Formats: sequence, C-alpha cells, structure tokens
Amino acid sequence: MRKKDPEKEEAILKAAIEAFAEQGFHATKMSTIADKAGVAAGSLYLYFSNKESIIRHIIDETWKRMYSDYAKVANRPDFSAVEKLDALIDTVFDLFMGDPKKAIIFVNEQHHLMQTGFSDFTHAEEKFIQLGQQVLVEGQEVNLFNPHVDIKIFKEFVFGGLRHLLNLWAHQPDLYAPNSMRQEVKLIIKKGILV
Amino acid sequence: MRKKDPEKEEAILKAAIEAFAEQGFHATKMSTIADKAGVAAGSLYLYFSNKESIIRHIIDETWKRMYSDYAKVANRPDFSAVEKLDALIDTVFDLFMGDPKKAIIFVNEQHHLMQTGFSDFTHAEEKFIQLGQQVLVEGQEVNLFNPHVDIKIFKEFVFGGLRHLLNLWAHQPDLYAPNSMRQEVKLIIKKGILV
DNA sequence: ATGATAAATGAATCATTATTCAAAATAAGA
DNA sequence: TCTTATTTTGAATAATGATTCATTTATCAT
Repeated sequence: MRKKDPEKEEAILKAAIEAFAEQGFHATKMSTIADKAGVAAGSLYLYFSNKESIIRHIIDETWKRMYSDYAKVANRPDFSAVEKLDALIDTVFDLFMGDPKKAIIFVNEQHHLMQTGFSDFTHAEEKFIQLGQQVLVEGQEVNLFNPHVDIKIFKEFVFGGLRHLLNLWAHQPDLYAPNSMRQEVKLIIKKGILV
Repeated sequence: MRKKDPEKEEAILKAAIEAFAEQGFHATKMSTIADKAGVAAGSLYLYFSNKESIIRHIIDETWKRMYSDYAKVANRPDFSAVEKLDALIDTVFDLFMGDPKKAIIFVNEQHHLMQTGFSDFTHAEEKFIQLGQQVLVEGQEVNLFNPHVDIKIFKEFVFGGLRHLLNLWAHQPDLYAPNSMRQEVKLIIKKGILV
C-alpha cells in the first residue's frame, strides 16, 4: 500500500493561493496550479474534488484561524471591551499581514462563493462575527460604547472597511505603513473624525 | 440607410444589469443577456464590442453619475465640511438605493475590472474620490476634523465600509432600514463608537 | 416604388479548460 | 524480491459559451 504524500497537498494549496491571488479565481487554470505545485493536472483531483473546493478550503481555513486567534482574546476577563475591540483589529491585521496573498483572495473571491451555495466555511465566519458582536454588546452594557450605535451596522461597516484597506495594502504594500494603518483604524472606529 | 435603435441599447444594458446582479459577471451568458433584452445574441455585438465592455460601461456610468451628483454639493460655499461629509454619504446612498442591482454589480465586480487593465472609468472614479478627499482636507484645515486622522486611510476605510453595507442591503433589503442605515454611518464616521 | 445601406438574426465556429481515465510508476508488506 | 494496492501521470474527452459571419430584414433617400 502506498500513502498520499502530505507535502503534496500543501504544495497544491500554496500554488493555488499564489495563482488565485495573482489572477483571480476564474482566470486561474487548474493546469497552472498543477505546474506551480509541481504535480500533474490529474493529481489535483486526488486531493480536491474540483477547483471550487480548493478555494473553499483556503477561505475556510482562514476563517477558522481568525476565529481561533480571536477567541483567545475575546474571553479574557481582564480585558475591557475597548481593549477587546482593539485586539480584534490586531487579530485581523496580524493574520493578513503575515499572508498578503490570502488577504487578496479572501477579499476578492468571497462573494463568488456565496453565489455558489454556502457551506462549512460560513460556520467559522459566523462564529467569528458572533464573537465580535458580543464584544460590542458587552461594551454597550457597561456604558463604554455609545448605545445609539446600531451594532449590526457598525460591525458590518468596520468589517467592510477593514477588508478594503487590507486589499489595498496587499496590492501595494509600500503605500501603507502597516502599523500606522492599524492604529488609524482603531482611532477612527473609536473616536470618529470629529475633533 | 437604417439607424440603430437607441432603445435597444437601453434594453441591453438593463438586461445586463439584471443578469450580472443575479448571477455575477462570469456566470452570465451573452445569450442570457440577449434573451432578456429581446434581441439576438449577435446583436449584442452591434452595440458593445464584447462582454467586458458591457460591464465597463455600466460601472463607468455609475462613477460618472456619482461624481456629478456629488460635485454639486462639494462646491457649495455655504456648506461646512461636516455638512459636506454628511452629503457625501447621502449621495452614495441615494444613488444605490434607487438602483440596488447596480449596487451589487458595483460592489462585486469592480475588482475583476482592475485585473483586466484599467480604463476610462478610473477617471470618473478618481475624480469622485478626489472630491471626497478635498472635503476631508478642508475639514482638517478649519479644525473641524481631527488632524491626527490619516485622510487617505479614513477615506478608504469609509469607502470599503459603505460598499459592504450597500451590498448587504441590496441582497436583503428587509434587514436594513435604509434611513437608519445612513444615519448610523454618519454617526459612526463622525463620532466613533466610544461614548 | 425601388434600390442601397445598415441593422438584425442565429446557427456555426472556435477556443478554452475542467475533468476523466487508462496506463505507468511507486511504495509497503510478505 | 515480488506482489499488490494505491498514487501519479498526462493525453483524451466533453462541455461550454463568446464571438463571427453569411443571410435576411427593415429603413431611408431618391
């Protein structure tokens, strides 16, 4: 009996991340992924059932990682809601700045996946979003956060803003100093633009 | 000599907007657009050189409209920077709430266009963004806006947040009361979430 | 009316690529 | 070493759908 090489799956994923980030999901050919990964085209199908499932896997993993990273912070009893909110921003930045290509895929291809029926990855996504929402509710309860702000809207607004910023940065890292970027975001969402 | 029917171009654009919004650019077939528009597939090519140019046209028009709508407000000398900022939000909301399908296309397909070489529509886009940026600079100069906020980052953050919110709303209008949504956004970007 | 010109049609073309599958290579156990 | 089960290969398949083009139809000018 022969066993599948676990490094091969890794190589395929790495190749796919590169290709999807560079050319987008649709423009990426399976043969390109195979070439980059150094395997035959047919071999891709031993590890993934089809092209779609490759990108699903990538995004799913990303959500899971984001959730588990942030869960550690969100549950710390010694953190105030404000600190937890800052930590949320840090979690997102840390994750994507360590992996710009994933950031690009994450931002650009997610909508495509929603059109093709939902699946597992929505679990991880929902859990993460849920965690963020809890922090906001907690902050309002202890009167740290403005009770007139609609949490559902705030949450989505921040999410969209972050996504967009990370995408810009991933495409042109030179234009944005990573650290000032995350500090700016924290400032904006907490205090707004008025003096 | 026979002339092209200007209503036919309209019909094609309307059909394309519908199809792109429902199924996304890639999944939309030229034959579907033709069917919806009530013309033959080949006729599409009398009005647009290819599939890509149809979506370009749609997005370009949208940017142009956004720019011209907002230019009226941005130049009013009787408006403070704060009022102009509020008006910016209103402009965007007004435009897209009047046309949810366009909102969906605008949000979801723009990245795709950037991959396929830039073109005219970046002009209108840049002009609009430029206008917004001016308002922010003006606000900082007269000390209405916090000078520590990085305008470039603020601008993009707000842009991304708005995009995302509008997309959510366009997909499920029932979940978000349009007016409260725009008020919330104004509140958030001006004052942040802290009490 | 009528011819000339351009618009409109839609079936045929053509290219593109995800996926399959028969054959070959490889590793593990006997 | 040899057998066997499983992986790997990559050429062949098969479907898809954008675009073209020969033909038909409609409009305008005379």
